Amino acid sequence: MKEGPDIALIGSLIGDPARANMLTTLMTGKALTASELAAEAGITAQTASSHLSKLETAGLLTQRKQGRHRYFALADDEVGNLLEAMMGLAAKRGHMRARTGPRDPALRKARVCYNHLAGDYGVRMFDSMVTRDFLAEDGEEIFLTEAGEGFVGELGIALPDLEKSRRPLCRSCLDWSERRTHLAGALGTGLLDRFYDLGWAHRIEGSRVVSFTGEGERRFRECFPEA
Amino acid sequence: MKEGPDIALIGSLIGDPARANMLTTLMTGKALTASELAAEAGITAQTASSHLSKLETAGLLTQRKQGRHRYFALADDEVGNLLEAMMGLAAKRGHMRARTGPRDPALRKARVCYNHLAGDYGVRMFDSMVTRDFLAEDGEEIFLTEAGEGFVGELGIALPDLEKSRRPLCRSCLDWSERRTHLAGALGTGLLDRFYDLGWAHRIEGSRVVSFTGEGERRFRECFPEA
DNA sequence: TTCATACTTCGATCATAACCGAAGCATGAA
DNA sequence: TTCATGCTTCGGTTATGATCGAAGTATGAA
Repeated sequence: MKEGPDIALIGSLIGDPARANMLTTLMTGKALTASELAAEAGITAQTASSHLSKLETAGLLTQRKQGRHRYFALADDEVGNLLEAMMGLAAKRGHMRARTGPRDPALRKARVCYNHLAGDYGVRMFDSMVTRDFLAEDGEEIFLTEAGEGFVGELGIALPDLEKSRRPLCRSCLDWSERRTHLAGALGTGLLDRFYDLGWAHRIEGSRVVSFTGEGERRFRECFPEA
Repeated sequence: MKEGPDIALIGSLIGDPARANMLTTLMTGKALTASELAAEAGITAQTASSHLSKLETAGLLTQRKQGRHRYFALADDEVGNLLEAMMGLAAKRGHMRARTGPRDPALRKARVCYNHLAGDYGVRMFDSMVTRDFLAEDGEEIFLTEAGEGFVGELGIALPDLEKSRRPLCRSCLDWSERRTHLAGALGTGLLDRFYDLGWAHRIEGSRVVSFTGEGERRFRECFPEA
């Protein structure tokens, strides 16, 4: 009777809270062991094992054996993008999870969105680059202008390397905390990586929070002034 | 313990087969009554009523009362886009629904993807326009070239009207049957609408199939030659 | 070998929610 | 008013699957 792809399968996989927690945790981009994911989701190892095997069978996760550990990660960017899209829709409709923990303010300030910068700082960077005509918008599409090429070059980004990848250079991503656009794509990832290299910021272990140093914060504000 | 948008809620809503069927049916873009959706999903009116109220409460559907009928439609483009993204991922992973009905070949040839043309014809149109430099690709981003502006103008598309809308003019959409890209966005919708106006094609009632007339097919092939 | 750790499989329990029959409530027609 | 239609609410049944304890398998360390 029904034709077409089975979205109910994908939906029900993401629809279980324990699995949704695991997937959200993996949005950090880091591969994690089965036990770590179990702890994160608040379930026992047995239950987690069952969930993880379902997610892997369905092709949402990949698994890498290393000694007696099994590391799990999102299968590819497309899975990450889908999760982002669902977060965007959920946030817009006001479907937030009940308990907002103590990490929440830091998370709203600056966090990783799979592999690029999100939160207040992510939006600020994007706005600043648009205001100074380094980025141009056309609906949902975003391009790096010539001036922008010079700008990221001075920051120490090797554009040719980024353009080699099959990923689009610039992509817009809806920020769930700010409800505004920030920069994703290869350039978004490249910029965040560059901030790490410059020592401006580092990741807080076990969370999506990106913590800026005092000096890093100063340089970041200098580099991306508000309008 | 957990922060952020509740993707599990959205996932579980889409994760029920009956609801997924209803949502997929509404991808045609047409508003349907509760009874029609119940029949489509193969459930009784009572059960459908419960599902529909959940989907409406969550903000995935909108409802319009008209006499004693209640018409349901997808809440907005963002919901449609999410469903498309899930179909793309499901198709790529090989998660297809069991029974492929008799309408399947027609569906693969030409169908509506929420509001634009998909299937073999959708992909062909896209490829043809890229080959002749009417459309330019940059990763996932797509732009209409100057030559392209002339081309769609000759077809009778009023570009300024399309650009007035808040939707992006060109957007890429992954075709689940062809596993290749076709054209979405305001221009994608505009082109399909123009084909209806020109009498080249019409929708088959109660399905996503787009049926071309003999003459329409000839004109379409003329307009979008293969490489 | 022996033991410890990381993970999976099995089996049983239990909560959730999908489902339908029956009854109720609107809306429109006669 | 009376009746028919479209849809919702209520109540009870049933199936699904999330969960964990216990036992089993693989890997590495002593």
